[in-house]
Amino acid sequence: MPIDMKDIVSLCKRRGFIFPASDIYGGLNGFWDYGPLGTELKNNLRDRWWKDMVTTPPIGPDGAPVQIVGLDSSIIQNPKTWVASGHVGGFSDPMVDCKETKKRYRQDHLVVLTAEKADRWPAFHEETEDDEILKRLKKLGMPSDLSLFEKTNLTKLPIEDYAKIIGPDVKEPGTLTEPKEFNLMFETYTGAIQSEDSKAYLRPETAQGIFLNFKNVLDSSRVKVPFGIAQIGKAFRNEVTPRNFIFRSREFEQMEMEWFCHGGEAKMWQDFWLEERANFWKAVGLSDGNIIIRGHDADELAHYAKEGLGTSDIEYKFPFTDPGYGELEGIAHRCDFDLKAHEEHSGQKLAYLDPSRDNERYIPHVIEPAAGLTRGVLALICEAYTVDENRPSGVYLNFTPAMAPKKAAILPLIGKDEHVPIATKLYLELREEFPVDLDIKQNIGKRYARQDEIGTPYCFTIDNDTIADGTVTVRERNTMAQERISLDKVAEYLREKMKV
RNA sequence: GCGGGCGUAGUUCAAUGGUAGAACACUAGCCUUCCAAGCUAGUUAUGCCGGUUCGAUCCCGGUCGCCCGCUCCA
Repeated sequence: MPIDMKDIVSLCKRRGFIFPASDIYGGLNGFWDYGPLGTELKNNLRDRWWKDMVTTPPIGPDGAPVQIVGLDSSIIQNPKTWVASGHVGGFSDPMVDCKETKKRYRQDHLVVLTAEKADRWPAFHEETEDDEILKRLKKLGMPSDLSLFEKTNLTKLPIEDYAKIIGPDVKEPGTLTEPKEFNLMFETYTGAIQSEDSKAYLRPETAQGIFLNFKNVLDSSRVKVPFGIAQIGKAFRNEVTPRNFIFRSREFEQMEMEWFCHGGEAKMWQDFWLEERANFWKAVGLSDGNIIIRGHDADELAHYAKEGLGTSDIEYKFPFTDPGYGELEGIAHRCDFDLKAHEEHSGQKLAYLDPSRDNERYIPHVIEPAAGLTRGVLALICEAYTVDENRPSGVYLNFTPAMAPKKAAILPLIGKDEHVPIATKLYLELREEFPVDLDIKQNIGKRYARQDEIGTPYCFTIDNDTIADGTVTVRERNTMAQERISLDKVAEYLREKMKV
């Protein structure tokens, strides 16, 4: 039975994983807030990534651990950053829409045949051949004589003239909308006075902050190429169409690592990181069958990856993409595009002097595993969501113990007996090490059901036997099976399970 | 951005041009020695703005949000 996203969205809200942002004002398209449990879940995924990248990075192909250092750069950088990176300019072209055909044109790609006396001015794509223009003039019942008209680029015409313009694919004038700016970057202003000079941008990717600090890290951290710089943080894109819950939102969180290496070794490192990253997603609980690795076709490559080895995605089969897949992480070969661009625009030397290669001086190539943290959270939730009509809750979240927001619940079997003090003591002890819940109210079945719904893997129940022989019941979420273990072994038991 | 659908409690759903109901959740109490989310009670809703009307949750317009398709997606 296919999972309905509606059920997941409502569970997320009902249990405090994810809320619509500014909910009491009716929400805001493309923004979401993480509730108490969603925050724990996101932090768990984030911390695991940081550990795998920075604290205990993998063993490299040569048998030695690779070197990766962390960074936390500013969300707002000098706006020249985004000129150099290609984000300003590339996607800020004004577009006009045709109200009739719903087609969209770049304003500067259209030329208009203007004439003082005419009240209908046909527009054409700038590359349209003259003989085709003549044909169309005939169809429109206009004199087929180009000398009567002047070719004017649409950008040169005032908006008042648009009423006279006949769009490239229609017969009547007045269907073109006024030009709209189409920039995916959020704009803001630094300082209290707003002007063009103080315009700045919220970063559309965390990567550039890493490139900006390449030299600083190199000069301060005793790293040698090949090495990596890792960063986790918010990024912002004014998506045309935010869709699919938190999958495409306008504010999201990335986990990016830029791996700097010699151009000749780029292929080896891209293969290496692709495998490492796929293993990561499996380790946090995504099943083999729901993950796919897909190479980008040439025509979908980003501007920075046009040359070189291209990009491979790690994709997940979300309920809303099924039977297809949605991107979770891209492992791109960014070549030396970014450092070179920043060298040109900043005038700073960013080449690396490599003593291990006879002091060869070169701009390192970059392999970039760039993952969506918030997309990862969604994948974890979708993967964990399990319908089970044989249990009171009807559904449970099958998180791995390591990812689960709550690792265990401590439940006194009877709420007002001497079970409560023992449970409280255990709770106080366990919470030093793990996020755990103490739940006293209502009968035991309700409490198990509640924990199932938020994906708590273990419940420890204190009963009369605990008083008699110092044992507690462990109830396992997926199987609902119970076993008894010694009260003083509970912490160790949990510690053991967290490793899985 | 376009087209279509939908907005009633925390969630899932009822109903009505004139007092808005239920289930579950939540809170309190009871009961309970392990799935009994059992019993009792209680809190909580017509997205927002405007129009028509004596009266609008219902009809109309706008707006915001969600879903589906297209478009877009550095």
